[in-house]
Amino acid sequence: MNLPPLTQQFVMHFGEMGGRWGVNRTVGQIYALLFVASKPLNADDVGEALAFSRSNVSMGLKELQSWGLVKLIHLPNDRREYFQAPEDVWAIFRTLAAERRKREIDPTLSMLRDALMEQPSVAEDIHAQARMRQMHQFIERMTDWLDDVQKMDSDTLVSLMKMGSKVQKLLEMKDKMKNAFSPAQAAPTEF
Amino acid sequence: MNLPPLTQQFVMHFGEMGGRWGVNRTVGQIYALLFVASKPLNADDVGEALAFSRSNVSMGLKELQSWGLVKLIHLPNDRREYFQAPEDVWAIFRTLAAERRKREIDPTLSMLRDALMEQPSVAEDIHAQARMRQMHQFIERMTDWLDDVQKMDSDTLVSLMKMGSKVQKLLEMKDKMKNAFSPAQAAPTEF
DNA sequence: TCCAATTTCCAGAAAATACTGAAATTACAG
DNA sequence: CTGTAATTTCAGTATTTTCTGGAAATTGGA
Repeated sequence: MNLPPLTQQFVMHFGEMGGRWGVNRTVGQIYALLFVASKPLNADDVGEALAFSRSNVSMGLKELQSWGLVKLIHLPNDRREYFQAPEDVWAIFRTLAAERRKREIDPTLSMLRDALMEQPSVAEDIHAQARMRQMHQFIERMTDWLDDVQKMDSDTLVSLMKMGSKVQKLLEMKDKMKNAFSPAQAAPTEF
Repeated sequence: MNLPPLTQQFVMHFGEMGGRWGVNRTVGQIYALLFVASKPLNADDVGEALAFSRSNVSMGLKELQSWGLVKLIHLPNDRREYFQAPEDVWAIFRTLAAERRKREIDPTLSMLRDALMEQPSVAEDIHAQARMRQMHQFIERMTDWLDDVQKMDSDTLVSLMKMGSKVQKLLEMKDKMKNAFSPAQAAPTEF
């Protein structure tokens, strides 16, 4: 491997972190390389740059494609496949969030749904099912909200994030206005 | 292992998912068991329920403690340590979010900061550093926002989540009001 | 259709991770 | 203190995962 220093640092770090992010070292490094590359790379480029076997690169790229984290590109007069990481970090984040949800949350949600359909037969299971209901409710609320957020465009999200906890103020303001029009029902915040 | 059916289902699922969540099967199962248990369990209870060696249970519980996912409890007239998963699913989520951030994001943020301090020496590295700057900016904005959100209480968050994408409407409303008072500067949403 | 370039699959080697039992350490009651 | 119960550590073993090289399959062009 013979990469310029900053790139090398970055690639190595992603390799080490890969494990914590649910991919192996190879996949982490390949993604890092593509992310900082100024032009699309083919599998041989990647293999040479990182000193991985050709097949390992192939597997890694396939995995990255399954995550939707790399674009496949064809250059004119070149049969080989070139790969590129999407540029927009917001878009990357959305992809990542969606994919992690699919892999880490959805199966659990489905298992919980099944478990909640059943009739507990032992005292212990009655309590267990109640706990599962709590978890299910929470996750469902969370994912519904994520669905909503996914629909917003990046600018709106940036605004929201810039506001940070000031959202709270905005909520209070909204409540006041609502009450100004119908002061009778001083209800909690809810649409 | 001899658990009632629903509990068993739940425990097994968490074991399988453990890998995807950055813990091993043992840890996933132990947590699941504690989560649905109606009373605190000691290490022997856990080991017996899941058919793990005593030392394996010890390691698993230690790991769960390092995640802040279990409480250590002492019962009167019993020297043994009992463990319990906190009940409030919101609190659990916060703990999880904070811990994952510490493990998955913070190290990268720190690496990026270092890389941005350096002077790129090759053309390739100039581009690479620019990409790292994009990533750094994004992550920093994200984590700052998370800091803010962590400060909010669960009720406020629930309100926000119930609103979902209607927040967008609220933002637009705020803009209108702002412009009503100072129509000259029809600025983008920003505090 | 055939050829050559390219990619994917697969079996086994290498590496990393998880798990166990025994020994060591700690905590505590008497 | 002493003895015992409880917990943790650790070295070795088992299991799982990753990685490689070669073989097979696929693809695009002649």
